[in-house]
Amino acid sequence: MIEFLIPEKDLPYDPKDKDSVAEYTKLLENKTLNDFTNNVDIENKGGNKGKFGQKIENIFFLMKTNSRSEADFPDIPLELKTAGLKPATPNSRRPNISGKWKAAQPLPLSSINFIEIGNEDFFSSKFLQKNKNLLCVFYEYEKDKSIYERKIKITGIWSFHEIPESEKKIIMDDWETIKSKAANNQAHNLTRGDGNYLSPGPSGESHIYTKQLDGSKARTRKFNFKASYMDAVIARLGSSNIQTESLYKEGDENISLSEKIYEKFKPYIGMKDKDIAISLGISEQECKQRHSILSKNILKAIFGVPKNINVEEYIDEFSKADVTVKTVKLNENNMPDQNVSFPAFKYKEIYREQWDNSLIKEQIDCKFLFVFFKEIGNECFLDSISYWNMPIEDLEEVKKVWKKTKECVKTGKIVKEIKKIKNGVIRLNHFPKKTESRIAHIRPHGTNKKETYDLPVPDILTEATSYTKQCIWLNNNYIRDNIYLKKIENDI
DNA sequence: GCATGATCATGC
DNA sequence: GCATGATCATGC
Repeated sequence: MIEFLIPEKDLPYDPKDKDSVAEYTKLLENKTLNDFTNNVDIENKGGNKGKFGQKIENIFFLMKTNSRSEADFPDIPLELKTAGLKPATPNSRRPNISGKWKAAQPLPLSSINFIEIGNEDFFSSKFLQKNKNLLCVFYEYEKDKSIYERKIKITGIWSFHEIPESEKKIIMDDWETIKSKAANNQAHNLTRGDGNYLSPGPSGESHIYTKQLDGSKARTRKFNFKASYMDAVIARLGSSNIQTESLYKEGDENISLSEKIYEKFKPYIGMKDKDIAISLGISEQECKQRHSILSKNILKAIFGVPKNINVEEYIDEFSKADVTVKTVKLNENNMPDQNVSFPAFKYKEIYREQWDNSLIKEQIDCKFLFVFFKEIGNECFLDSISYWNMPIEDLEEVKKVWKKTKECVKTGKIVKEIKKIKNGVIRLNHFPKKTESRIAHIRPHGTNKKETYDLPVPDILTEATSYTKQCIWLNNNYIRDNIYLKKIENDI
């Protein structure tokens, strides 16, 4: 039972009626809690993270606080969720072309019980019971604002039963992936990348562990909606013009996302790069990234995507699942010609970030669509594709690379040696080398060495306050052994 | 041949 | 101008 601060019949909304609650919640938009109360208690900064939601229940919904485990509005049932928004900026990693706002964080849902989930069925699962209807209150995230000053921007209800069939299917498949790992005593191997929209996010401090089926321990995790999925929810509830198109057509919702992607590429597999260009009606290019341009054009051809739009954002499922498309050219021995690069990191940011919120983790711990071309003699074919995410033990290895990089930046140990060569000098650095990790390394990434980012600590050797832009690179041999060849094994 | 630093072309 | 997705060039 919910207890209210005033008699239930006097409430300004009906707590048993979904539409009434949704309509009443709209009154929060463009307001702060200060607009509803004069009685501001002093906020315990960094304290109870759920406090904002609690205050909305008290002040706005006139509910008493209690610690019941049932839904906030048990008769509907409806669960109140508050979450921060950041402005969508065109150059960010997730620009959210469909809306003005994007999610500041993934949305934490209920905890994952590694022992019980194995016996559950999705439709009667605790996950669905708890999260089938979410009352979303999204506010503008500003670091130093108290909870009473948070500007609420978008509200609305997300209901599992009201989302498109293909979206339900993808969430159900994600839940099944998590269930299957837990049921096979693999809960310790769960990562964010295991989910497309629904992912098993870490919960609590990094040293908090929970028992799994065989008694061994695994990092405590919660179901999360990925921030990329939340971007789409935010756009939808904020009534933005949705500028995306789905890979799915009505009636084919029973196909998994990875199968759907394969289906789209299948007609091109085995074709010569030149013939793909002809069949897509695009002129052949000679630049370095010509095969990447081909991959993106294959995706664009599926929909007739507008020319200047990023396909990773325009394809609905790619944008919600945060898919990165990487095109790799293999030689006859299945070895990628090159290592795989990512956008450069900023020294001032790596200096202050933690692993869990780092750019490098965000770049690596996501879903990848690898498009493999293979060069045999003078000809280059579209060999295969792989929808892939990095396993946890490899992520731990990438974490070491990140940590060492951060250490270099923090201590100002950047330049190792300025070495004379034939036509001038090269500057050797202390960043993690390819020889130090089987997975990834740090190397320059810019138009030229003059393109730099500022250093938070001047370089000890040269006293320079900026340095050539760098990024993380996935080693080509790692790609061959762990992505390309493993995919072949799975096909057999 | 490979690791590492440097750079190129595209497109917004 | 610069971010991005790549390849090139040099020296060991």
